[in-house]
Amino acid sequence: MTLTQLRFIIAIADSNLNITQAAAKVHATQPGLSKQLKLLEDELGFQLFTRRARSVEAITPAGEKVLKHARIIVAEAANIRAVAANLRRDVDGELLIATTHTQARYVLPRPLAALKQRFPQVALHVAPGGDAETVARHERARLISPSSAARARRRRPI
Amino acid sequence: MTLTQLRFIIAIADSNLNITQAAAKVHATQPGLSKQLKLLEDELGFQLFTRRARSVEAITPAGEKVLKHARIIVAEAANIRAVAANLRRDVDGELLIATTHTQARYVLPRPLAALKQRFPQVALHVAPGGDAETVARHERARLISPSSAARARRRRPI
DNA sequence: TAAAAATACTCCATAGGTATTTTAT
DNA sequence: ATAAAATACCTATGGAGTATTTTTA
Repeated sequence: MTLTQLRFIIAIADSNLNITQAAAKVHATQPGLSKQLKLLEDELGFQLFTRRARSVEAITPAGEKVLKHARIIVAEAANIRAVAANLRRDVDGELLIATTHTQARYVLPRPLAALKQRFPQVALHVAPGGDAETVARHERARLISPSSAARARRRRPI
Repeated sequence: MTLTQLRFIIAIADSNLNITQAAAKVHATQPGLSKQLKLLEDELGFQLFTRRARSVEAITPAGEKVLKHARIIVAEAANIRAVAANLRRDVDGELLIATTHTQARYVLPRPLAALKQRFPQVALHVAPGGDAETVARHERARLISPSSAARARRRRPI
């Protein structure tokens, strides 16, 4: 069992049980996923997905259980990478907080100071305002800057 | 980042920061652990443990965070293997025990509790009754479900 | 035919081992 | 002198790719 195998079966489950499609999603090849799936099934001793001729038909009950755990594992692995990214101060972008005047004045200042301290690269915007105004702002907002999106793409896949 | 690396750093943290000792615990070699630790630290971009000359001194704060997630991951991986182990023992299915009242009351409870503990997926039915009734029940019963029998046939030997 | 999974094969990376070196008790 | 980690080096495994085959719709 490897993290990669778990990522793969999650991708398959999340791609309408289409391995080819799942392979694209995780930037790998269809034979690669087929093989790893088979290896994992061999190791566990049962099928995660039922097959109908040359296609994946459904997730087995056991497969569902495994997938639950797999999702947690992959999420936690992402958390570890997030810890690492934070430490490397490899976090930038913009954060727009549109909120009421009361929150802005009495609640937010302290946590925001901490945030600013920890992620100096994040441009922080606080926009006090009323409800309608607030929603409108959010609708216009780009929460992830083009530069950080570009960097994310450049980065190695999980 | 691999499951093995996470297992290794947990072993180190749980062995008084003694890599040699940790290696024994996970049935691997000291250089193996040293290397994987280094690789993981390189990938994450920071040290998980501080070193003092040729010995491991302490866990870094970042290391503590990583270890928290790592423990969850390893535990969940163990859960997946537990699911597999249970399935391989064919724990799904039904067990019908038709027996006399005396057995049901005085002999069976303890072993059945143990069984229930070990194979929670087994639906357990105890049917106290007289002799004729008992035989009739057994004749109607399917002790092994078709699905689990099929799986057993498909399985490769240990 | 088209589309999808499985299989065959090939190659390169690397996991993990042994042997050795370095360093602090 | 001991014990521990790091380093160097080597080998076998296997991960992931390309090409191909099989199978159904």
